[in-house]
Amino acid sequence: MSQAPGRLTQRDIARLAGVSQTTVSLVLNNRGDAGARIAPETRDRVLQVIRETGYAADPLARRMLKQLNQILGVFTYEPVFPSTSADFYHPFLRGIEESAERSGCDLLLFTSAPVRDGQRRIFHENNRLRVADGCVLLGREIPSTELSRLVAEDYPFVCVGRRDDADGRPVPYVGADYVNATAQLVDRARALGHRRFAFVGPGTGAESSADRLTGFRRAAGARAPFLSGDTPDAAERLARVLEAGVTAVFAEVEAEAVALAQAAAAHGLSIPGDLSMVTLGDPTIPVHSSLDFTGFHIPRPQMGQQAVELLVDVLHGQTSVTQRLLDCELTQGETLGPPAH
Amino acid sequence: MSQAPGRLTQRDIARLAGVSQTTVSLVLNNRGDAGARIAPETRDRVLQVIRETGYAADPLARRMLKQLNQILGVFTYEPVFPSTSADFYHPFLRGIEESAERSGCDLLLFTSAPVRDGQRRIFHENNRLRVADGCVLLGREIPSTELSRLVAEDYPFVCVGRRDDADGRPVPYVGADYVNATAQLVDRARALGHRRFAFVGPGTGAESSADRLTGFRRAAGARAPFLSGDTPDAAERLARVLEAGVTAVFAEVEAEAVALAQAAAAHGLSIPGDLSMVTLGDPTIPVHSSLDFTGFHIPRPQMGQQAVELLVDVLHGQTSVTQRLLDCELTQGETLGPPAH
DNA sequence: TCCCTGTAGTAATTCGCATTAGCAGCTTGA
DNA sequence: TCAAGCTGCTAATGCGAATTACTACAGGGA
Repeated sequence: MSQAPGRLTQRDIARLAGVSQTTVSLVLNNRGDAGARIAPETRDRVLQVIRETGYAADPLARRMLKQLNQILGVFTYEPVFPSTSADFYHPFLRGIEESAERSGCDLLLFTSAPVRDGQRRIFHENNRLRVADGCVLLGREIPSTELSRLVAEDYPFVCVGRRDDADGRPVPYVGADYVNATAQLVDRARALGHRRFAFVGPGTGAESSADRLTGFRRAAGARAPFLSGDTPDAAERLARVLEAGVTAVFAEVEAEAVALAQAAAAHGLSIPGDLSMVTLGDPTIPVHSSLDFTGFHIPRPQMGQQAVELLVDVLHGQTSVTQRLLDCELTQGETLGPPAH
Repeated sequence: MSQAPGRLTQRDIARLAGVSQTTVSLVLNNRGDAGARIAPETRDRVLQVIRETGYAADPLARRMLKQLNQILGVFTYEPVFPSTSADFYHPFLRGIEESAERSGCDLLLFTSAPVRDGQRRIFHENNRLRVADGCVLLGREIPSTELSRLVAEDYPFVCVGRRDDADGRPVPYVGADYVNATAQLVDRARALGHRRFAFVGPGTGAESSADRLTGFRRAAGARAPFLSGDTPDAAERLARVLEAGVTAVFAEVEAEAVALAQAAAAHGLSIPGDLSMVTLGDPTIPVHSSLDFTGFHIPRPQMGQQAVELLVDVLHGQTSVTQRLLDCELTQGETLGPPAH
């Protein structure tokens, strides 16, 4: 009923070396300094036995006393590997894995979280959050109820992507500065001579969407047209854009931009000759288009990497700054040019 | 320095509910049956407190007594997420994740394993293998020393891909039947009229390579030409193939087939008109070629999936069959045709 | 001789949880 | 009337390793 028969414990090692379990532990942890001293010959004898038997300390028992287990949790709101979501999660995970490897941590994917209402939930009757020392959270949208609870429980975690405060308390994150990147693109368009801009996309809901709209509004003015996704179809949207005298369109998702571009082509309009078009971030789902869109590049691997670094710092109590925004790199592309008029 | 302040224990719950820690444990585990009885009102009071506080048992402490922790380890010999190895690992991981989710297990990626001699090693001074209940091993080649030790320690694990015995003891695996798939392709070529076949590729080292050669030899005969990868260049290999009167070439890796095909084209030979060519498995690195190769398809996701299922069965002591071979599906392609003359 | 300081190690305790044994208080049967 | 049985709960123990507190002994100075 117990563990595999071959499983060794410190007591076994102690017996074989003719010392106490305490001594084995001291040798293993190299505590020559702290109050306890071990004679070199005793030490060698113990090490010898350990080498012969291939003993390795049980990390679980270890964690019961220390608080760190060198395990970082990774929570995603959808499965990671299926190719549908792979394009979204993968770049983040690349950075996360690299960073975890560097800091000698293992990664625990919370695949066991049950799905409710089409989403995984962190908190469920048998959540295993505490197996990990802390956790990195990935997802376009993260329910604030879950964030509140994590914050309230003082559970160490870091979100990938900016998050609003939860219950008035700051949420740790490593995000991308969509506000600034979007504003810069508007400024660039303005420098080219554009005067009327439109924003197309959700603009609300997830923080990432809201931030883009915020940046747009900041640079384009509070009254610049904003067409949320619920506007009927692309042709309809295009009509409304043109009607408002807009010469540069800022689309949150590339698919949206592609749809609009097609509608424009159908109208005999060229891009960027007759209408400039800018996308606000890399495509997360592959889109078939020959257009090389002007926009910006989200530093996903760096976000993942720094999220882990931040988490490790937090775990070691080495930082008080728990929110970081990374710059997005603007991409040249060929869909933004001077306006026609 | 101690645990996160917000961390609750059964003792806390007990204090809040005015009962003993034992009672809390009994309620949590629904042990109304076994000797101990809990009055419904006590039970409800405890459950109420648990609900209010959101208490969740520490799975590690739990595992010290039971033997399972619902954590499955995943060991890969290279990082998982970088795109270089992603194409190889990804399909397996898709199946692994799916299966883990179904059985309510979390996945622990052993990213902390230090690299020695250009490879990760399972066993190192501070390996955390035992955090997981068992482990799935991925890798083209797995050092037999490591396998031997896993077997010797009675550590529950399953390899993805067939493995030779380690120290005369069988290694648990879920593999693909390369022997049979390769032999079938040779038979198919023979049915089309081919009589002389050649095998191009390592054919040794990893079990997957050896199996392909075994299948080839079984169907093509022990004396059919075998050109290992160390033969100089593609043109040279092609020359030797033609010299031997070979009409159908079986290439272990697609890149190899592409190189040969180019050499053949340079010689003015058409495929499959003048020379038939078969690849033995899906490309693991993207190859640029317009050829739609005849060959077989490795059921990678199913392999990952069944590896997890097998591991779970093993952990529950529910199986004695620890080796499974899955069939490969032959692909039609257009590089295998009747021989020329 | 007695006290003090070091040295080299061990016994005991701890972590959070599950389990076993057992203890009160009450009812029942003969 | 008293052992026997039932009920509802708790004290005690153990898992494996880390840590604290302590002991046994040697050597040195007063």
